[in-house]
Amino acid sequence: MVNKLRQHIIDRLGSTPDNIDDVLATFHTLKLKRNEVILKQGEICKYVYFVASGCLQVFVYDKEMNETTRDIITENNWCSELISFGGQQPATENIRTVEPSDLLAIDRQGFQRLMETVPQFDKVYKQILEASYANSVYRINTFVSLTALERIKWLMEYRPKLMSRLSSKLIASYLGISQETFSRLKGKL
Amino acid sequence: MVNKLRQHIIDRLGSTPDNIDDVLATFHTLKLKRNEVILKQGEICKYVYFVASGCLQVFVYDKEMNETTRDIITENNWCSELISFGGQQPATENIRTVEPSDLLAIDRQGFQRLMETVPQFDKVYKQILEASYANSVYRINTFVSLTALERIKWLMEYRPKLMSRLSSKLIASYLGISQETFSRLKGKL
DNA sequence: GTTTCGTGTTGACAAATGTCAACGTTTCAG
DNA sequence: CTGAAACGTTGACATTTGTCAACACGAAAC
Repeated sequence: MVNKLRQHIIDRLGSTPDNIDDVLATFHTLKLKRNEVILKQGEICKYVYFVASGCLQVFVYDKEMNETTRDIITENNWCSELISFGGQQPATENIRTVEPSDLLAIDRQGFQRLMETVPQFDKVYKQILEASYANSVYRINTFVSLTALERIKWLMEYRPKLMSRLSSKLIASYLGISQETFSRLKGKL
Repeated sequence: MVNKLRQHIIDRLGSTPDNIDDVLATFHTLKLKRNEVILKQGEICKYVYFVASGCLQVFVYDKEMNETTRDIITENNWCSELISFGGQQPATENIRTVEPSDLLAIDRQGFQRLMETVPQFDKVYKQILEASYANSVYRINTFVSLTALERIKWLMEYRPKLMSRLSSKLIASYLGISQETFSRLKGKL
C-alpha cells in the first residue's frame, strides 16, 4: 500500500528523493469499507489522503438535502478539502468512500514539516494543486456550456471507466442531473 | 500603476521583500481599451496579468458560439490561463477587457526566474493558485446546487459590486443563464 | 430461503429555463 | 449631432429537466 505512494511520488518527480522513506513514514494507513464518511461539512479537514485503492466521493448538500458530487477520486490520486485543510476553516464539502478503500493520510503537522524540510514535497504539492485547479476549471466550463446529454457524452469520452464502475445514481449526481433524466438520456445514445 | 502591485505584494506577504524592485521591474505595463482580447482559445497563454485597474472576463464559447463566463477579475487581482501558461498548452479559454484596464504583465521566462530566485514570489504564486482553486470549487458548488434565482441572490450577496458595475448580459453569462431569464428573475426580487 | 431495501426504469405531469421576435432605450463611432 | 448597433425588457411558445409515483430487479441481511 505504501509502495503505491512511493511509486506515485517517483513518477511525479521523475526521480527518487533521498529521504523518501522519511516522507512515507509521515503517512498512516486506513482501511475503509464502502460508504464511510471521512469528512463532514462544518468540520475542519485534518488530513490529505492518497487513495491507494478504491474510490472517494466529494459532495455537497443543497437545501433539500440532495447531494451533488463535485469530484470523484480513484486510486493513485490525492483527495482532501484543501481550503479547509490549508486555512483551518470549516469544510464546505463532505467526503466518503464509495468502494472499500485503502488510504494513506497525512496530517497538517506532518504536511508542514515535509513542506519545509523536503523541497520536492513542496513541488509535489504544487503539482497537486495545479492539477486540482485545472480539473475544476475544466469542470466549470463543461457544466456551464453543455446540456445534460452533452455532459454524459463528455464523461464517456473523458472518464469512460467511471461509467461502468459507479452506480447510475452517483454518476447522475456527478453530472448535476437527476437519476431519472440520466436513465432516459442514456437510452438516446 | 506599479505601486498598486507593490502594495499588493506587501499586503500578501505581510512584509516587504528585499528585492521588490527587481520583482516589479520584471513586469511590463499595458493600457487597454474596452473589449480588447488578450487571449484567444487555441493560443498559448504567454503572460500572467495583474489587474491594476479595470476588469477582465474569462470565457468560453459553446458550440453555438454563445459565450459563458467562467470568471470576472477586477482590480488588485491576478488573471491568466494558468494551465496554458504553466504547461505551454493551447488555452481552452478566452480573456478580454470589459472596461478600459491597466495591466501589469509578466512572461514565462521572467516568472520562472522569479520563482527560482525570490522565495517569496513562489509563496505569492502558491497563494494565487490556492485562491483560484478555492474560487473554482466554490463556483462549481454554487452552480450545481442552486437554481437561477438562487444564483442571482448569491451574486448579490457575495459580489454585490459586480451587479451594478457590469452589464446584464455579462452577469447573465457569468451566472450561466440567458439574458432574458436574468431580466425576468430580477423582477422577482 | 425469504425478506427488505436500494437501484434503475418508465410514465405522467409540472416547473424552470431557453428561444425567437418585437420594440424602446442607450451607447458610441463618425 | 446623428445614425447604427448593441442592450434591456417583455410576450408567446418550445424544450429541457425535475418531481412524484409505480414497479421490476437484484443484492444484502436475517
